[in-house]
This record gives sequence, structure tokens and C-alpha cells, in this order.
Amino acid sequence: MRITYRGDYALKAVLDLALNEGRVVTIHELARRADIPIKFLEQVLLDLKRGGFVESRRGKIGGYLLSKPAAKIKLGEVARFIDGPIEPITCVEKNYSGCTDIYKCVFRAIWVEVALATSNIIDNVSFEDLANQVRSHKREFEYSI
Amino acid sequence: MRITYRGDYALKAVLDLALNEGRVVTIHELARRADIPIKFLEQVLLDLKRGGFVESRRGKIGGYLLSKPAAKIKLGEVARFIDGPIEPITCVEKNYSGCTDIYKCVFRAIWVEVALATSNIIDNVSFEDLANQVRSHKREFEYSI
DNA sequence: ACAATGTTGATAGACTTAATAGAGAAATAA
DNA sequence: TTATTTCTCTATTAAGTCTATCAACATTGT
Repeated sequence: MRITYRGDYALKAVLDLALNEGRVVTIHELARRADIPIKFLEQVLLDLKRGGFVESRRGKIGGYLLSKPAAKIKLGEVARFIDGPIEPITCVEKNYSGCTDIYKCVFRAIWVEVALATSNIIDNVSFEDLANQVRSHKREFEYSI
Repeated sequence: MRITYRGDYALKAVLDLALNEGRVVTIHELARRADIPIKFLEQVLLDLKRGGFVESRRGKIGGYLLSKPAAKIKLGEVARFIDGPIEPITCVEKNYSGCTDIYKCVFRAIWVEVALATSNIIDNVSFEDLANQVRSHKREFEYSI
């Protein structure tokens, strides 16, 4: 699995929306806070919308918001949707049909293990978890002033 | 981490050499057995040589062989050398110096976890292990005839 | 000398990625 | 209505990566 800029931006955007759950956030705010080229972010947000992760409102008081509770959006879902399969090699991905002698390949088993270990991590973290981490970190930071 | 064809070929070549430890194997043999385009394999083997994994012999009875016991070559070493860092995102790689606010980034911790889980798997498998798996599989297969 | 083998650098073609540009459509407020 | 603000969509560019191939060269054993 490799996270591209596109993926990184998508995750940051969703996290920002999670931190602002209930509000509608404009693309300008998102772009500024997360330091993302706005035109690139447009594409990413459209993708996220098509993926069912966010909704949008047009017009003067428009912007973006999560289409479901942050608690129900897993890091892994977004990462896979934007950057593709987490499997480290094609022969381990779903629906792969090359390799007639899959059962002979000693590497395949390793890559399956790696994929499972990865999904075990990223599919068990929700954006609510992440938002809470940010919030508690911010609190800590303010106390320390 | 993403394994390219280049990486896959490299791993298969090293495994073949591990299965033929003690012998010198020509690039033709390697290419045929592992079904790899020979000119591409040339590059890969040169890389592996520069990486200190294999040695070569020129001339009429030349070919390639492992430069150390298969037991001392870990899958992870070769994979990293050919396909680059296993970290899923740049900010987790060694010597990365962007992100002034690394400590604020909740994603980073996740990617570190993923990288650790991955290396935990691939750095604990040697090519001797893999070769033995192939051998025992072959034995099974022959019994079953 | 000859034949088999590895060595090297160059390059082509397809694909991917990051970023930018510009015209369009919908909602709101005055 | 009209102006403004916002999202929507399609194209395009520039750079980089990946797979594969080619041609010329160097080394070794017989």
C-alpha cells in the first residue's frame, strides 16, 4: 500500500470534516487549513462524494460535510477508495486470475499476511477516533501554555 | 509498500539461486524457470549484485550465485533494496524532514504502525525458509502422484 | 580464435501522478 | 431579477515511473 498525495489530501479533508461535524465547511477553509492546492482538492472532494463519504451544498452558504457519522467512516475505507487496494502485489488482490500455480508460490502467502496485518490496523480506526486524538492533543497543548 | 514486477522478479531470482545453492546458474536458466524477460532480468541481477545479494562469474561457465548463505538473506532486505522503502507514506521514511508539526499528525502514527507490522513479517523470513517451503511442497506433490 | 557468458548505457512506450485552467450549474441574498 | 458565492466537470500539462528491449562491450574457458 502506498499513500499518494491524493490519498493524503483526502484523509486530511475527511478528518477536517470530522472535526467540524455538524457544520458545513467550504473548500477554501479545507484548503487553507490543510494546505492543499484548491483545484486539486476539488477533484478529491468530488471523488469522496462519489464514494459516499461526503455530501455537498451548493450556493452561497454551501460547502462540504460528512455524509455519515465520523464514527462510521474507517480510515481503511477512504484510503482504499482513493489509492486503491492495500495489497502489496497484484496477485493477492481480489478477482485476480493470473498465476495458475498460485498454490506453489511461497511469496504469495507472505503478501497475504502483509495485507491482513495492514487492514487489521487501518480498518479498525474511525475518523471519530482520529478526531478525538486531535482534540485531546489540542487540549494538552493549551494546558501547557 | 508496493511490489513491482522488478521486485517480484528479483525475489524469484534470489529464491531460484537459493534452491540451487552451491551451483552457478546462468541467466538463461533463471529467465526460463521463472518466466522473466531476459533483458529485464539482466538489469535486475546487476542491481542485486550491486546490492551485495548475488555474485557473478563471467565467461563460458559463468552465471550467478548467492553471495552469502540463503539463511542470511531476508525477504525484506531484497524487497526494500529493489522496490524502495516499505513505509506507506514518505513522512514515515527515514531522514524525512518535512512536516514541522509531525507530532500533531494523527495519521503518521498509523502509518508507522503499518510499516512496523510489515517489516515484522518480511524481515523475519529468510530465503532458506522460502526454499525449504518450496522443497517440502515439491515432496508433497511427488508423493501425491 | 571462438563461443558463451555477464556488463553497460540508452531509449522507447505506456502509464501514473500532481497540479492547473476554464467554463458551467446551482443556491442564496440583496 | 441580478450578483455573488459556492460546487461541478472536463481537459490539459508537466514530470516522473515502470516495463521492456536493443546494441555494443568485456571477460572467461576451450
